[in-house]
Amino acid sequence: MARKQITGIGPAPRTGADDSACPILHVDMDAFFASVELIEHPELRGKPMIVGSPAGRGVVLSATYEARAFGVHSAMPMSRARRLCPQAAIIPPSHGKYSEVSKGVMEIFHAVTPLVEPIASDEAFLDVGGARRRLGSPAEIAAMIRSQVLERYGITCSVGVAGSKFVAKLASKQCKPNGMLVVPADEVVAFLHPLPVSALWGVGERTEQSLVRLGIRTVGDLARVPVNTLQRELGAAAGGHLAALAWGRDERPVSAHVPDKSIGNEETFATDVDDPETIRRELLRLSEKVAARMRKAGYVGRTVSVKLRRADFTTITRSRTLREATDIAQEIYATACELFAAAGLERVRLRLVGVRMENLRPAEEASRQLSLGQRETGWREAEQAMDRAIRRFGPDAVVPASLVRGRLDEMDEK
DNA sequence: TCTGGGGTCCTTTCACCC
DNA sequence: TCTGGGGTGAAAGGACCC
Repeated sequence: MARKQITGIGPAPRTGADDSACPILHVDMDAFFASVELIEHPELRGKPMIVGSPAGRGVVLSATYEARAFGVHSAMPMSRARRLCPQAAIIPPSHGKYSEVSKGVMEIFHAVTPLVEPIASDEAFLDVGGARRRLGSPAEIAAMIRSQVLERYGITCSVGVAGSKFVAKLASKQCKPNGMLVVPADEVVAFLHPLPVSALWGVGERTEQSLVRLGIRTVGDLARVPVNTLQRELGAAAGGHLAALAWGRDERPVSAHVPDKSIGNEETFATDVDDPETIRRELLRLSEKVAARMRKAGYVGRTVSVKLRRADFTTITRSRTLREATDIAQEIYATACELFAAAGLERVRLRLVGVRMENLRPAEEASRQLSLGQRETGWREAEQAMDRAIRRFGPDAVVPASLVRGRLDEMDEK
């Protein structure tokens, strides 16, 4: 999904350009979640439609281009979207469906090249340099991918073709929806410089404000500013990074295997909560979820991080690094409770809590260490048994007692 | 206008060690 | 014994991405 709203007019799309030095493709599905919903709701084609939770505190996950014409865009509060476009149909999200289509689309990519780097469920980078002899030029491969996705799922995508990831990504954005744009190597600077700075990866609202204060509005303006000035204003890393991007320099390769750095879950309550018992029950539920995901992905983690968002939207995080890495919910939960208590927010109204594990590494390494004679609590076996039961009988098969209490309360309320 | 949920990365601050 | 500085890792916050 294109999240950033980029204003400004780029060069006209070109498709017949020289793609000989452009092995990188960025494929981006158009209004992905909304497009997937249209498969099941063909009667909504050509009409404004929004994917997002119809009740409560939610934001727009995706919207058809007919709804976007009213100013609706993803990440916008649903309440505002409904005001802007009251006639839009609202479809609650079904993430299972999207990941299924996403998997199929990624299969199409993998049939082209093993060098596929997914960056979200609806977009990926492909390095097609090695597929030329077999499948044709990068532009021909891009056209083939677009027609295969359309044929198989009836949804359109846009493809940027360039010599680097960053330019390919900007190109796909420029040719949306349902387009393709090749940016030849010798036209990169001419392509980039008229774009607004906000088009660059890493320039959000805050950075844009800082740049505008310096009189920098376009990528061309940025390119003419000395690197050390940018580094002084934005920090060493961001300043250096943007200076390179402004001249189209981006050496990052497409890498198919990027290991996860953290795994977490968070939840916004329907209404703010100031009861510590409810918060702790939520921490347990989130710890269970995170631990199960870690075991499924084969990770253990050393750092437990808790996120607490107050009713006024200010957010604090607290974290602790454990002596041993773990994938056991009970250990994560115990630490999360200590962090929550230490934060001193036990009587404060909270709208969100989250649990995240960081410092991840493969679980085999940890089990090797454990076999050298360290503690084993028995919780791992219990939770692995839970995993098996859940795989066999479904997600409600096994639930910790305190969560059952919570569910009974919920049932009483209904 | 009132802000989800999944993440990554960077900066600053602080404690600790040498 | 006291002090300072560099290196390092942890913690916290925040910007940013989709």
